[in-house]
Amino acid sequence: MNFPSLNNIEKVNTAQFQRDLLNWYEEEKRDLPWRKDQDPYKIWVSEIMLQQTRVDTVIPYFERFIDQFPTIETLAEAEEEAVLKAWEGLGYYSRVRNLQAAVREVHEQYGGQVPNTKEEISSLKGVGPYTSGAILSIAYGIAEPAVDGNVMRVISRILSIWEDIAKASSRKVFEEAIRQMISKEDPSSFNQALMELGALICTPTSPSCLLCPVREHCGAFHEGAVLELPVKTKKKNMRHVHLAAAVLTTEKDEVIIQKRPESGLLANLWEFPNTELSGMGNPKVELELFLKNEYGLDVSLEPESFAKIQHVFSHLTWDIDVYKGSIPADRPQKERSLLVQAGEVEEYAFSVSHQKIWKKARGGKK
DNA sequence: GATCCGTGGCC
DNA sequence: TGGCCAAGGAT
Repeated sequence: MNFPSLNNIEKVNTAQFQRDLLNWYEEEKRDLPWRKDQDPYKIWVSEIMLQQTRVDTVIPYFERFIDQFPTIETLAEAEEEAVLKAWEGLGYYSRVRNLQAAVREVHEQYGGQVPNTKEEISSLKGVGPYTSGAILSIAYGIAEPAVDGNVMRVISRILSIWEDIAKASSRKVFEEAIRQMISKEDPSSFNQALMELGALICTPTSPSCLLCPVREHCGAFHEGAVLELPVKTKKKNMRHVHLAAAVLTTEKDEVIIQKRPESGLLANLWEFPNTELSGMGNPKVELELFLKNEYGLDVSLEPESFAKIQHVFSHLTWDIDVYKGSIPADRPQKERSLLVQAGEVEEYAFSVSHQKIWKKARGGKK
């Protein structure tokens, strides 16, 4: 393949670029928990957690997750409920369900050893082109590109590449650049150094070019185009959904919770009974109708909602009116729902929006 | 290729 | 305060 956008790559002194980058990394790299050893499993877990998620957010989750599931075998044999609870609040929950499915495959098909070929590792659920390259290079020292958002930003500036990094097709341009630039002696440090540089120096809006160890190699710096790069088109048609939710309590202080469908948004997480509103009727009436139809409950909800919660996702917004109601203790069972003691609600994995609901329900009641 | 899939921090 | 952003992958 020919890559016209890489016309500047021959201007870079690759050996010197590698030295400048790796020397800086050796000096400045952060002391992160997944850098304590090269255990492929831990590298893998960290890479999944770090997808679209900040390092500072990931650190405590990683520590707890590895404490609880220290090996392939422990995660393979864990209950999904426990795994989701460990991931609660991190978002993109399909990541951890795919991770556990993939770990189980490694446990059963690979004797518990994370595979070290591109083909095998890429076949695992949740392992795409970035993550496969990251594990191969960081855990196994194999010279494969690991092109994430940081790398595209850094390399677009170094090589003055004006491809739109929002397009999936652009990634291969940067992978080819990395194949030509990567250190064959230390691909692990090389890939991590590019990401570290992107996180600490070559940041999106206010890069610290005067502190940059590879400034002299940077096309955008010499052209005064640092703030123009990378090119990244943005699109975001935010959808709004109006919901009504019910916190239903028995005289024994039990509460109804239900488990979300096994695919789609917040799959398999727990939540309070709720329904999407038409936008035309009365929320309370629509919610009572839902509870009658789905739970067989004749609930008289409190007349006014006790909380209105807005929750913003990456691609949609929930506006939730939350009502309280009392129910008899002997209500009939419904599929994927439970009646649990109020004191045990927090043992279940909830999305943040429904954690907000619970917090408000208890805060205002006690 | 476009859309879906979470969350919290930042300015 | 609200839009933008962060170590992507699946469909």
